Amino acid sequence: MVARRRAEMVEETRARLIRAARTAFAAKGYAAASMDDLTAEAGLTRGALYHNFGDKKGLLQAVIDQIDAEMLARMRAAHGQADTAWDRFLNEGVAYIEMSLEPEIQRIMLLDGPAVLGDPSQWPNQTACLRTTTQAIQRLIDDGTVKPVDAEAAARLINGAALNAALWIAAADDPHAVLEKAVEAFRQLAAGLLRAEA
Amino acid sequence: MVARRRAEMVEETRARLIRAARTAFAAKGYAAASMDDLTAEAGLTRGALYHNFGDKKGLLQAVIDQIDAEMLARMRAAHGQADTAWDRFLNEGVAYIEMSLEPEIQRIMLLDGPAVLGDPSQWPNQTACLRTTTQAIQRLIDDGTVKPVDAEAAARLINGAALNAALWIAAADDPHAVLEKAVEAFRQLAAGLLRAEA
DNA sequence: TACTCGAACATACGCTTCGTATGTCAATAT
DNA sequence: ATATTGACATACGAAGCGTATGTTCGAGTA
Repeated sequence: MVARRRAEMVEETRARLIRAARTAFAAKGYAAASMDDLTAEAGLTRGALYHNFGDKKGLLQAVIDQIDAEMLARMRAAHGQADTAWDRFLNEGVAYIEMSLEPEIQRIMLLDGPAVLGDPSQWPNQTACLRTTTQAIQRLIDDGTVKPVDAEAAARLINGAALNAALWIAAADDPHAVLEKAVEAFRQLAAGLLRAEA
Repeated sequence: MVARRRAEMVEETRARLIRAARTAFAAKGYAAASMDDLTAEAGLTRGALYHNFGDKKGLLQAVIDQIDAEMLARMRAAHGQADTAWDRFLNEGVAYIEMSLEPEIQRIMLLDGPAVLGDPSQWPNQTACLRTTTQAIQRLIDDGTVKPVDAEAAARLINGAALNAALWIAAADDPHAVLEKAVEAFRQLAAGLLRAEA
């Protein structure tokens, strides 16, 4: 335990701050989360925070980067067992909707993130999952499955639809029932991109 | 000018506060807008604010209600000259996208509103334009134009798609060109709801 | 090994801002 | 005419953010 590398200790403090921030931001929201409480929860003070992340927004950015990476991994894992490329694409969308049901992702990624840092497409990380969706659509266009629309535009619309679905579901009295309806509508809507009808 | 009714004066102070809040919230964002500055701009003090609106969130709510009413009126006006009910529906969506390009609507309705007050569907006003979209889809389902999906689910997805399109466009270098692409993709996507292909 | 230096973090301070508590004035009711 | 209440201003306290200023400890060097 003793005599650890300097870099290791820095990484650990950063990790502890990010972890505390994730729970605090998710529970109280970005604005209501106190930096004093947050850092104390991590066994540190605000000094560590401003040294490592610059300011409160910097910490939020770090939290978002971490969550975004996790979401990307889960989306990758979601489209493994489908037959066609189109089904894999749909599975990604459904996975996104389901992930967005988690309060942590809702609050941080969908509500506070855009409000504090601006449009997600302008974030340094450029939201990996959005990039993934764009690439998937582009491949589907190339192989003739999807109409020749602008891939990024389609990805943006699909993404927004899934996002709003998630917000709707999360606020519903019976999230499970609403989830079914939303997923069904999502499949129908997405079918508008298909070149031919089934 | 003299001896106006009490109620008139109250209405005017409320209107002046809301107007000042609209510009301040749109320019600096909700969090960065100072109540002192805002009320001073309106020729008043914070006393008037807390008396009329309870707190800062109450003022935001009042601002949102006003903007929402305006958006509803503009959506109604947008679908006047189309032939079919479906085209009128599409026009509504396009109108929504175009409205969302305005910084005031972007910042207040799409970014800060949900972050501060939570999911729009839970707002007291229940976002009139969302209700309108739901009703329009329901009518299209009833007359056989649209597949029998859940109307509210479809409205939510369509709304989210349009919303994200607007965010994307507003942040783009060339908003006009991106708008075209987004509208085209929106039409294609929405066509997924149609019962038969054209 | 002793010394220096700088990174990593803690502490202290000032400034801003929100919400409330209190005060004031005018209009209305009796 | 006076009491009362609504509408707003002023005063106050508390909390939070960012920065400026320490303080400690590891790492490089001779």
